[in-house]
Amino acid sequence: MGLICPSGARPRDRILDAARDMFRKFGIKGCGVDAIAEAAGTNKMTLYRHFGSKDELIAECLRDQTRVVADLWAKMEADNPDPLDLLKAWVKASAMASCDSRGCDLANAAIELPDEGHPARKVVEDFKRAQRDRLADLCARAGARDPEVLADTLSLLVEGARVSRQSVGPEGPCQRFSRVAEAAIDNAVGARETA
Amino acid sequence: MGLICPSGARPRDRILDAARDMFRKFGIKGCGVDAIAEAAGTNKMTLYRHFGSKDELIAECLRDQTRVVADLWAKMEADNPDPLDLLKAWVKASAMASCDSRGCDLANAAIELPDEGHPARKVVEDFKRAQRDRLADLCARAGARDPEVLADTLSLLVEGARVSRQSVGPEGPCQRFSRVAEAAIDNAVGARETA
DNA sequence: CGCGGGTGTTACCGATCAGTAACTTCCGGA
DNA sequence: TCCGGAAGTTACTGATCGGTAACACCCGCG
Repeated sequence: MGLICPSGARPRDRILDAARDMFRKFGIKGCGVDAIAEAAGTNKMTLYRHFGSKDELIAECLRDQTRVVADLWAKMEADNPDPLDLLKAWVKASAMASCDSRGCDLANAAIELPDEGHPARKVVEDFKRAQRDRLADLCARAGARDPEVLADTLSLLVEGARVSRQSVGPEGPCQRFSRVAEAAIDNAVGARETA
Repeated sequence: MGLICPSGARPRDRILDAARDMFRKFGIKGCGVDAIAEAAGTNKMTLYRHFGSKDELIAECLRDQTRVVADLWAKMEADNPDPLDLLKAWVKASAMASCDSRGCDLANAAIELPDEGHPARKVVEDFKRAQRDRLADLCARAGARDPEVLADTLSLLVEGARVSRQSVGPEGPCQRFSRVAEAAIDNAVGARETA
């Protein structure tokens, strides 16, 4: 039928790509390993030889996604030497990512896999924690009055925008994410001398 | 084994309660109708006689949840005649709900059921839209300078708090939801004369 | 040339899935 | 008392699930 991906060279990479796509389209619990293997242009055996189980494949998929985000950060940092510029570039990038109809793969996985012992849960928690700390550090360098509070505010806003996009659609509250986030930044940074 | 619920009288209500509990514990896709019926102290046939399918059971579960929220609103409105008090009471209630380890059932369902045609999706979208409009109306009555923006801000924050609680845990950004939300309200309402 | 590792293929396992049929049992109301 | 509807019970369907065994294949490297 419709095999998606002859792109990547190695089967392992194709499986990872196909799994990411299908998890987004149908949800993690919504697609079986057989369908993933077929979409990757390979078979179930090869999938199980590279990843020991579906749960491990899920975890590895998310780890792969964290690498994508890390690369995006590196690129943004290279393009924006000024911390405040970088912070606003992050807002812009997050707004674009929130236009995506399926939000954050990591957060979605946490919702879809309630079992705290699932290998994917640790990946999600570590990533989200690191992301928030990185944001707090950036807020501090950008001169925010209370960087911790600003970082949490922005974290909540972006997380909310992504989930709101999925439940209400693009016309809902998420369309004002950029505006609200930038206002929060301006408010926190502009008031740095008044404290 | 462990049947959960001899509480409600009618089987229909017991099934609804059991389904809600199990969906929260294991995720919607994570539990089968047989297990739900057993947890409700009944059987699969009775379940299928009341709800035509699992998908319809899911949708009815969420409809039931919207009624719970509506009751909560009615109670809060009765207790808080002043709009600004009501708005802050809503923040308080939302903060407590965000302590819940599994967030908002409606939003979770939207994430777990990517198929736009699923009967549950309409329930979620209608509810979230109505919730935002109600909030915007309340913000206007509370004297916010820009009620639409404040309503969207609060919507994003509460949605973000609930999903963040699930991915990072209770020590993450969600612990500052109350503080940030109240600051947003004070900022929007306090500045109503300056515009 | 031959060898070995990565890959493909097929068939299978037991479990579970959503959903249905046929029959019995119980209870309340007339 | 009897009747009817709601509920319980058992057994079943066909599909799909995650995961595995056995074997054929192909290609690069020595």
